[in-house]
Amino acid sequence: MTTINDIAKMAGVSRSTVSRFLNKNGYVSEEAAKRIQDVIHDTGYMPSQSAQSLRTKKSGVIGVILPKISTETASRVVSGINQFLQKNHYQVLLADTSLNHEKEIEFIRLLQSRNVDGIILLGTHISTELMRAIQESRVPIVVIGQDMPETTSVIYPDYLATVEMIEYMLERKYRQIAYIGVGEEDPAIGIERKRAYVDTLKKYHLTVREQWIQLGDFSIESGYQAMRRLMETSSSRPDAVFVVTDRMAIGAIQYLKDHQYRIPENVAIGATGASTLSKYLEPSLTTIDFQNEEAGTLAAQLMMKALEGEDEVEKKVIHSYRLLKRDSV
Amino acid sequence: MTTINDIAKMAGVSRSTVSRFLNKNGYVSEEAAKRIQDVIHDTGYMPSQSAQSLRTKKSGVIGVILPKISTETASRVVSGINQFLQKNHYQVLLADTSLNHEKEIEFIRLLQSRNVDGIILLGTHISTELMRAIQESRVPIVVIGQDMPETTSVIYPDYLATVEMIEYMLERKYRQIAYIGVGEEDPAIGIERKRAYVDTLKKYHLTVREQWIQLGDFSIESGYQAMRRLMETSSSRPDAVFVVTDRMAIGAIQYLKDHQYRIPENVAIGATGASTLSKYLEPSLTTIDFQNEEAGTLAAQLMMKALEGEDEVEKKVIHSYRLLKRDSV
DNA sequence: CTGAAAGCGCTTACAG
DNA sequence: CTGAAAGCGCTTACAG
Repeated sequence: MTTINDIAKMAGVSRSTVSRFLNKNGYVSEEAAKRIQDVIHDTGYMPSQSAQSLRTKKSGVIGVILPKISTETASRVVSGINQFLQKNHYQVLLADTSLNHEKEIEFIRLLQSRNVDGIILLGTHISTELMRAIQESRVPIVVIGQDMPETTSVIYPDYLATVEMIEYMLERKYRQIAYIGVGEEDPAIGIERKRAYVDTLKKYHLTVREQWIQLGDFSIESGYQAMRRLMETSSSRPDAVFVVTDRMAIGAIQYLKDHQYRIPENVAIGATGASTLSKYLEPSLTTIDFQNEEAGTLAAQLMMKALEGEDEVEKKVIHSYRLLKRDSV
Repeated sequence: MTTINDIAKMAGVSRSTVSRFLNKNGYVSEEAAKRIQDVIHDTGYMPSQSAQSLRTKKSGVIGVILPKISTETASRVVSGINQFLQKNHYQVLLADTSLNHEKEIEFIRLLQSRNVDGIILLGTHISTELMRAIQESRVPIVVIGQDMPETTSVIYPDYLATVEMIEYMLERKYRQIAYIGVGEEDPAIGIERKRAYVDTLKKYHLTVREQWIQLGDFSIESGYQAMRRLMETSSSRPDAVFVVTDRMAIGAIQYLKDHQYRIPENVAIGATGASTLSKYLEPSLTTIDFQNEEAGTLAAQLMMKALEGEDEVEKKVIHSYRLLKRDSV
């Protein structure tokens, strides 16, 4: 393998000079530069990142911790992160927890031993251990999707968007609005969205019924079951349901179709996620678009700022959203 | 940051001993081991990968080059790769070309300078420059999805699966079978699948009509347009269409729905990809499942073998597939 | 069973 | 404008 020493020898200079040339710092005479340039071109030399990294403590790599890469949301976010990072000559090192919370902490440590320059975490929960691991990190950490205290985070407007969805349903004359959510382990989705649902009903003086709040576990099947409970065990049936993810909404819709309910005539469905799927379902799904790819880009941008040592990196950035009004509400 | 020197000092041994302990090679007395163990535990010490990598020329990182991470196929493959790799304590470094062919070659070089131990490439085309870059690589490369000469590859059974799909259509009594494909830049999809389509028609003595072969560019819209050409400009209309990707099939279906054709009564649709979407479309899509996640796992497995220096790493592995018979055919 | 020494490929003051 | 030297944190023969 060609090293800086080979280049130096072939160009007839010292390796300090080659290094200066490479990093464009310090002086290098034009003739020397020319010779070095040529040799590098001929050999296809590329400096060893490990050596550079050992020396400079910078690797040009950002670790990304996520619950599951084969998920539309996650892969979109990573795409956004990656686009921005690549422009800045950084690369992404993947760390997939397979939805295992404890692995997040493990990875925060592991990634540091791999000398990443920073870590972007797609948040799924909040715990004191996780917060501690983040505080103890010697590289900057940006969290996406959870409002982690004391941490630079890109937050989705869960509350606002949900309010708008519920108000849109009210505007469309639905009054019996039910809710399919998830547990509180995921505060952004489990707590914020539910709070928005409850608050909005109250604001318009509608009763909040416990049986109209059903929880699932993000799976399609759990959406199906939640809808079943809503339709079979409630004393009175809802005429609209807000579902906190597109996937669970698919399950819910499946239940309705299996039982000959028409959407939105009998039951309207509003969802969250703006998956590709949502557009091609029948009826097409009214859903909240959190623009995950842009959120990823934004997080990468904050990361770059942090790495450039900017002090005024905002701690909290609320990302935008759009309500995609389609045919299911 | 704690280094091996700190650990050595705190445990009262030399750093050689700590290193031996860490790598479980060479002798370390029980007492020494115990003291080292404790110190490591207390400090949370993790060896610097850059230093290890510089010294041993191994990084524990595999580069994955792909056309677009936010694609269902790619993210599934990466998920499979990652699962297997993580078990073996390797991690994935992402390289997304944004569909830019030239970047594949660039990344093969860049990843090597980052000292990856191997590269897995989700293939999208074949060119002599690319093949040269692969030959010149000093780390093992495994290609997924294209039959790259001289290269360890995991290949999808494009030909076989397409034959089965066409035969299934024939079995279902369709005789006017058209084809929506892509250009030949992607040999696996553009050449193999088309060849299978043509061969099968011939085998059953059916005429192959040029107007019934329409090409798109992987986009939903191009599927729409291809179907339009099939239905509007052909002298006689097909009663079934095989589409080489689910995405283009969605476009094709959209066209049919927009023009009040019924699926499969007027036109049957067979696709490829087994996207999540395909199951929830109406009608649900009959499609070929290439089991991308497993293909990824398989590629990772071959990579591990290559890294362990096994000589008998198979050069070509044809992966399996399933035909998902649903309602669109 | 253990430690001193060399070296992996770089960068960075420093002296000239 | 340029080069010699030190050092980043490891591992690996080698000598004891």
